[in-house]
Order: sequence, then C-alpha cells, then structure tokens
Amino acid sequence: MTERPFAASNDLFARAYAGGRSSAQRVAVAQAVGRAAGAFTVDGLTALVREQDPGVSKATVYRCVSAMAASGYLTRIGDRDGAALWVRCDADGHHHHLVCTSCGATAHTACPVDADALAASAPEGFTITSHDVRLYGLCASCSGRVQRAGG
Amino acid sequence: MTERPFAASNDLFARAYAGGRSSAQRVAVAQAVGRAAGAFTVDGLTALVREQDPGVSKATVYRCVSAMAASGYLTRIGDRDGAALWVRCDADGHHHHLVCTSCGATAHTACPVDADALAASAPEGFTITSHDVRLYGLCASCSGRVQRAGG
DNA sequence: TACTTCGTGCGAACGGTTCTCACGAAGGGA
DNA sequence: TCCCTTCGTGAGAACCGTTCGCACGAAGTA
Repeated sequence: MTERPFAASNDLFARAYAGGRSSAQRVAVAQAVGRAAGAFTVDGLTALVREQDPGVSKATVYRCVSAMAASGYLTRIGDRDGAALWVRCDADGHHHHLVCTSCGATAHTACPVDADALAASAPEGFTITSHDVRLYGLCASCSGRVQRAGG
Repeated sequence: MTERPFAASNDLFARAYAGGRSSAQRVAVAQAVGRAAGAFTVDGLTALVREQDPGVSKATVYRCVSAMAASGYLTRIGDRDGAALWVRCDADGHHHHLVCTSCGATAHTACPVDADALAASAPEGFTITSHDVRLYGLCASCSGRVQRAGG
C-alpha cells in the first residue's frame, strides 16, 4: 500500500472538498487555509500555498476555493480592495462574522439583527427574505496594541 | 443670456456634484440617476445616460459617480455580479438599505442591529467599531406579482 | 476677450477572476 | 496489475469592472 498524501486528515479533506478527488495541490490549499489566521484573499492564500508548493497555479487555488465554498467549508465575508475575502467557517446555524480591520482575524457572533425592529421599520409591503451583516473592529490583541501605542 | 443647461434644477446639480463645474454630460448623468429606480450599476447607469446622450464615455460616468459619492449624493450599497451597486441616498442619520432582489428598488430602514445583543455575543476583547447591514427581499409590487403568479 | 481651470473622450492599463485546452494523475473495474 | 475514464492541473489568454494618462475643448472668471 502506498502512502496517501492526506492520510492523517482524510476527514478534513472530505469536509473541505465534499469528497472530490485527492491531489497534492488540493492538500496544500487545504493546509494553507488551515494556516491562514482569519480572513484571506485568494491572492494571499496563493502565497501561503506556494510557501509549501511553489508550483501551484493561481487558477488551481481559485478552483479549490470554489470547491470549498460549494461544500460550505469556506464562506465569503466581504471584499478588501476589490478582492473577495474568504474565511473558513464550519459553524452551524445562522451567525455572522466579525473581522479585525487591523490583522484580519475573524470571529463568529450571533445574529444581532432585531427581527421586530426590522419588521417595524421596513416599508409597508416590503418582504425581507435575507440579510447580510458585516461587523468590523479590533480583536483583543490588536486593540491592546493600539491602547499601548496610543498612550 | 444663453440658456443654462441645468437651469431648472441647479440645486439638484449642486447637491449631486457639490458645486463642481456644469457640463451637459454631468447633467445627463444626474438625470439618469434620477430616472434609475433604485439600485444601479455604473454599467446600467451608462446605458441610461446614453439614451439621452449617446456620446458620453464610460470613464465620464465613473467620474460622475465618484463625484456624487464624494458629495454624499450616492451611496454604494453592495455588489451585483462583481460590479458595484449604487443608490441615490440623501437621507440623514445612521440607516441601511433594503434592496428588492427582483426589480432593484431600494428603501431606507432604521438600523436593526441590537447593540446589546451584539456586545453580548462578541468575543471577549473584540471591539466592534462599525457594521454594514444589507437587507434583501421583495418590494410591495414585486411580492404582489409573485403571489399572483404563484397561485 | 484672454486666460486658467477642470471636465471630457479615447484608449491603454490594471487587477481580480474565469475560461480553454492539452496533459497527466487518481480511482475504479476487470 | 493493467486499462480506461474521469477529473484536477498549469499556463496563459480572455473577460470584466475600474482607473489612469493625455490631449483637447468648454466653463467660468477677471
């Protein structure tokens, strides 16, 4: 029996790619996603992937990201300078993401939308079917750094 | 005295462009924004502008949109298929926009974010500085149409 | 009227993303 | 183990939204 490239974490691979075919590049991308602290762009992820395997093409990273998004392993949480911002998200249930504007770290938060207030303030007849909340701020370590630096 | 091109609504022009120089193209863009029902992309706005003045360049429309955004007359409320989505917004105070996913109509709504709930569910130490809420649904006329069509 | 300033059109450039195509590896069946 | 089909890959062109550079001309002012 030959060594399987992703033997130690087949479950992770299956979750990330929803049972797709295994390849060294896909493994590298999945591991780079694991190393990425918080939100990342495809460009940033490509750089991380190439630290491990310099030959991986950008098209491949895009394809992997699409596959992971299709399987629900990645979520698009916004944009940064025109580029899509992704984050690994395997949390269940309705929730939103906080993004640290300083370091890009992310965290989950419960939905802060008050459905009653929303229904009350929506115009007559407008049926709200979905919403998208993006929360920005500073994570614990970054806000500590700012406070120390600022005084 | 020659006719001023935007004579009937100099106030509108001033609001849209914050006192910039007048030109036929800027007038056409401002009028197209007025004709646009709800949210629009720059591409869609360009089409509207060219109904009135086919010679207006896309770069000019982009420049006009930037000027109107700088003056607060337009607000960017999201994206559609990778293109920025704009809406005319001269409302004061903190609010958000509802977008009809069927016809693109927009409406204002008060901020539905429950600050207490948000603070309670945010991770320890995470300071939230801003948020961005996008609400999607069906406007009165579109939801009526769906109901009639659906049964 | 002359002059300066600024908006314009054209088109190239840019960056993010997708597509095409030939190739090769993965995986399943015999 | 071999063969065959399927699917992931790399390279780079293409696409699209957006911005930039430049020369020109119109707006506005003295």
